[in-house]
Amino acid sequence: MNTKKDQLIEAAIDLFAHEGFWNTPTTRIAKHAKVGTGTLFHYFPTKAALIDGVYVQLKHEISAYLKRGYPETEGVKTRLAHICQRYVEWGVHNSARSVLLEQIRLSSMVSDTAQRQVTEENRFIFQVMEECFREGFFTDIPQDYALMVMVTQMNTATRYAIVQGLQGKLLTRHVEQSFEICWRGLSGRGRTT
Amino acid sequence: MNTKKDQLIEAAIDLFAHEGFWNTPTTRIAKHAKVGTGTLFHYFPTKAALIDGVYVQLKHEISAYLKRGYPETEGVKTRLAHICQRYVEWGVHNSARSVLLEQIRLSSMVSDTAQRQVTEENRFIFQVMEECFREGFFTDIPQDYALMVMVTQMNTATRYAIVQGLQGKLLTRHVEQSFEICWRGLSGRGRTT
DNA sequence: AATATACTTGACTGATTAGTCAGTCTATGA
DNA sequence: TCATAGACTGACTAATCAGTCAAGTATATT
Repeated sequence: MNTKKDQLIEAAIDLFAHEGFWNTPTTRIAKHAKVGTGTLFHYFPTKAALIDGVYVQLKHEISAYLKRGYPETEGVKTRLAHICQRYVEWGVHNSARSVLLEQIRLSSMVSDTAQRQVTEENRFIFQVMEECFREGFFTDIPQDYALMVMVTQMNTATRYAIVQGLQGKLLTRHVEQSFEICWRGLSGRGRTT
Repeated sequence: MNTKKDQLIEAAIDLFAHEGFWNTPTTRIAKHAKVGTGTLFHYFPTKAALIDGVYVQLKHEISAYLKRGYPETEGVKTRLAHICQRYVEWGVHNSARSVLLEQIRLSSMVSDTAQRQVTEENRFIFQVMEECFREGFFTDIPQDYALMVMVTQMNTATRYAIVQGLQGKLLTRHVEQSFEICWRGLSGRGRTT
């Protein structure tokens, strides 16, 4: 039904990821999507709206990837570790997309509605985080900050894994270690000096 | 002597920080610097070169800020904590600049020579990190990765502080806590389960 | 004073771009 | 069969932009 729209988003991701979105003209996107230029503006009134659409799509892809094989019944730490493991894996297997996502996020091009939509979709992550606090694993730190710390740490883990070309068992081990660093940092209370 | 060049970089930072560098035409930069368009291209052969210059300048400013009051004679942890404290402080007091810096870094517009120049200037940070390993504080983790973790964590601390409007004692406390999270994560060896 | 060198200027250009528009095609349904 | 809606098209346009250039000015050198 909305194939044309999907084609456009897919084409935009493809080109944006390799050229950056300011260097990719709308005409080339339309051509790459095998669609008229007018069609692009039929679905997305401005180029900014298209970028917004791309952002939502990428976030959606990640979200779906995180949820596959999610161990509902396990303890918080196992569930959080699963999320991190899948998050980094996605980034490594879709490195161009994950870089693009970061660029869009930093560009302040994302509309409030898109942001809200994305936040909604990832509510389950907030909930896991909440549990960590309820069960007393994390304390002495604002909850939203703990989440930020976790996310950026996993982004860093992703970048490093990509640069080093980690995969398979080595990648799994790397993420485990990164997760431990984060968990230990957030949960530990004693001085280490 | 190079006042015109400096004016141009300063104007570029000003405009880039508020509009993003893809939305800021060279003519406006020149005008804002009170200089002819030709002068811009006399000092920077392309717009990309100007962005490069901005990047180096910003990194230079941070570097200088980090070095002021640097406690040479103290232990590694104190010195590393000082660097983090100053780093976040700079970001909070120059939020537009620090966002811009992050955008440039992610845009892959930075030339190799500029990157090398910047790395050189920050060698002392690498050295502190090295000491942390030599003295056995950090282990079981690649040294370059430890540095990445530290830097991104401090970026996160900065973003959070800006959003929350932290300053003075509260800001200091926030950075101390963020540093502890990082240090504990990187240095601890025991399981916390 | 004459010459050379480096700096400075802004009008100009060729290329490019986001977005428009006048109209075609396709599907539904009465 | 005809009518209406709206998906779809791509040539076109008005505007913008990076970068050039010919000419001018300031400074240094002989």
